[in-house]
Amino acid sequence: MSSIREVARLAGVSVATVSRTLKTPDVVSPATRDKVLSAVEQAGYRPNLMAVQFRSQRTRNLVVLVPKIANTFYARVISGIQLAAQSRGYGVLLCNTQGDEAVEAQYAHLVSTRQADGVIQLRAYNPFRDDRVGAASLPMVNACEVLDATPYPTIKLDNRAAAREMTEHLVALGHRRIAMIKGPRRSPLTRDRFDGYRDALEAVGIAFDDTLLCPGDFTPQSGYAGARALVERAKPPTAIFCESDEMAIGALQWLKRAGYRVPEEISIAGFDDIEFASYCDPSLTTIAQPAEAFGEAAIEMLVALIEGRKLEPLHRVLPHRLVIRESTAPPPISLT
Amino acid sequence: MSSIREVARLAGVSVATVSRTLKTPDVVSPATRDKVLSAVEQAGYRPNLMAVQFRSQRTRNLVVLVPKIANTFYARVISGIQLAAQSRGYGVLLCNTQGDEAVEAQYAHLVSTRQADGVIQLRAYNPFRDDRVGAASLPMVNACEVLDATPYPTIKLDNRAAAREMTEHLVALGHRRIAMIKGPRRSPLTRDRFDGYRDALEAVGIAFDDTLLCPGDFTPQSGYAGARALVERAKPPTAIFCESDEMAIGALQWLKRAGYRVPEEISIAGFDDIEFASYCDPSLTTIAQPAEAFGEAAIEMLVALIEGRKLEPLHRVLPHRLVIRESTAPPPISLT
DNA sequence: GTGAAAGCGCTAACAA
DNA sequence: TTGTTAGCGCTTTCAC
Repeated sequence: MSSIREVARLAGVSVATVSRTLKTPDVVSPATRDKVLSAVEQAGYRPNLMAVQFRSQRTRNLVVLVPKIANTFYARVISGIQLAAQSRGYGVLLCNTQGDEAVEAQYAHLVSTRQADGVIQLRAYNPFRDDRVGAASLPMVNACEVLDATPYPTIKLDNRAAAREMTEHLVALGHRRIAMIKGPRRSPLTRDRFDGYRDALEAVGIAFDDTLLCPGDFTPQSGYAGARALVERAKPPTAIFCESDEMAIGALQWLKRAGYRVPEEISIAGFDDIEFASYCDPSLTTIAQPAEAFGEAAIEMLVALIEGRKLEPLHRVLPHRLVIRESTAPPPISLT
Repeated sequence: MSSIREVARLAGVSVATVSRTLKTPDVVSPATRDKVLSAVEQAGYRPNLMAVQFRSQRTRNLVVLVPKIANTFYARVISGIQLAAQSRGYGVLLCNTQGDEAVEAQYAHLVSTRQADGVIQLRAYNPFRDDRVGAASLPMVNACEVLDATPYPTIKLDNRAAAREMTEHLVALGHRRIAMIKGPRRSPLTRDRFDGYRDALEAVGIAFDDTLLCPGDFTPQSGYAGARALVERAKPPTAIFCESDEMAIGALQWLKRAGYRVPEEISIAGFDDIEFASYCDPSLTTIAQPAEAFGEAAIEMLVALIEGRKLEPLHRVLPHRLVIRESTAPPPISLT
């Protein structure tokens, strides 16, 4: 591992000239440039970026805090992030946090310890909460699931409007007993989607029935258990709106195991439009989110923050789209 | 962002004492230690790890090259990696490469530029191939999909034996026309699994029929297209063995769309045992791999390499397990 | 256009 | 036990 000094010796120039040749080639004479470049080649020189970053106090690395890296929705967001970061000359450090706040704080420290220039947080939690440095003094952007009141820039979906649309779709099909399998209690996503569901019911005068509510945690397992619980109610639903596709797929699985026909006997709706949503049977009616655009927007805003440019607007809302597939249909005639 | 100097000033000691208090607290007097620690607290001091790493020439960061982060199999490997790395005091930098060799080389450079201490490569490719530094001089471990002849340590499954077992399972059910949807042509995984499939057929004297072979790329889309192509053959198969669960799920989807009953009319088998394998309908017969153990073993070997300990053995093989679920059954009687 | 030299924040050898 | 000091590899003035 040869150093810049070795290259300088080989080329018969000073280390400053080597550095200049590499950083600002147009400022050295062509003859020197050639000498230096062939010395670089000969020595197999690779600059020690630890030293470069240390010296320039910039790493050009960005940290991304991902709750669940295996989730195909997040995978698409990440893909958007990587593309956008790369085109701006930044590297991406992916951190799989499983929503563990200690892990998030630890990785966020990559920024406070200057191993990275900024953070993209995909969950509604401030990983710098216990840090001594003042809020919002460290470059961070909060996307997808965002904090309610935060000094950090945010990018989100209008979850309330999206859930309202999905519920309206079910109502339009003729459903009156529409259940909801919710996400984690503390998630703003859950609250907003639930609010949208209620909005839609209220708008058409369907009385809210809390026996049609079921807790979940966005996993297929919780959808599986939730479907069973809902169907065993005294007055079971004719449609189940799950706050995530993974839960919807779990619910679908239980219903089919239990001998129910979907959507003839009961409709299922999801949220996210993950890849398997179109590969399950029946394919899933869901809400599509512009996942890659989340990533692109997050990077754009974070880089602006890091490079000291003004951010306008500070909070962005991205568009959603209702995707109607096979899992939703009118309720059985006997039940309308 | 206060520096060690600021803390030293506040505590009325030298910077060396501050450094000692933080690194080797037992070597400073309790009184000084208290003074320093409260100064650290007061200043909100966080050591500049860029400087620490630069100075000590060690980052305690490890790079993991992941072909597809959204794949739940890799997600489990990563989970094993993270746990094992954390317990040894190393951080993990996840890199989603999509199998792009340029991207892999770029991230591998985090090591040759000393931003990380070692690499775990989950694909059969040497990201240092074009590097000037000699092969195997940089700490790297190759796991899951491994290079054939390589100076780097490897950890893999006995893919050939696993595929043979799966094929034997299908043969035992009575199948004679067993198709295979293969993975990417260049992957050693594909070659080994195909060899195992042939081994099993040969062992029971079933003539090999290359019209029962179909190319794929591990995605659901290629499984979907592959199932259609195979069923439209002059002599269609009674069972399809897919080299990945994602392809099996795609195949399942096409068959159901086309009105085939699985497994009554045609059996489907996968490979990997991803999460959705037990959530699709019918649930998928597949080969389970000890994903977390791959991660654990990779870290153990990489850390040994970095810390200059001897590695024994250099190449490890982890155990697989045939998981029989609902998607495989005897062929229709008319066809036996 | 090029070189000499300072210094980024920290650790570790050596001295006191 | 603590302080002084050199120096990790590089970039960037400031002279020349």
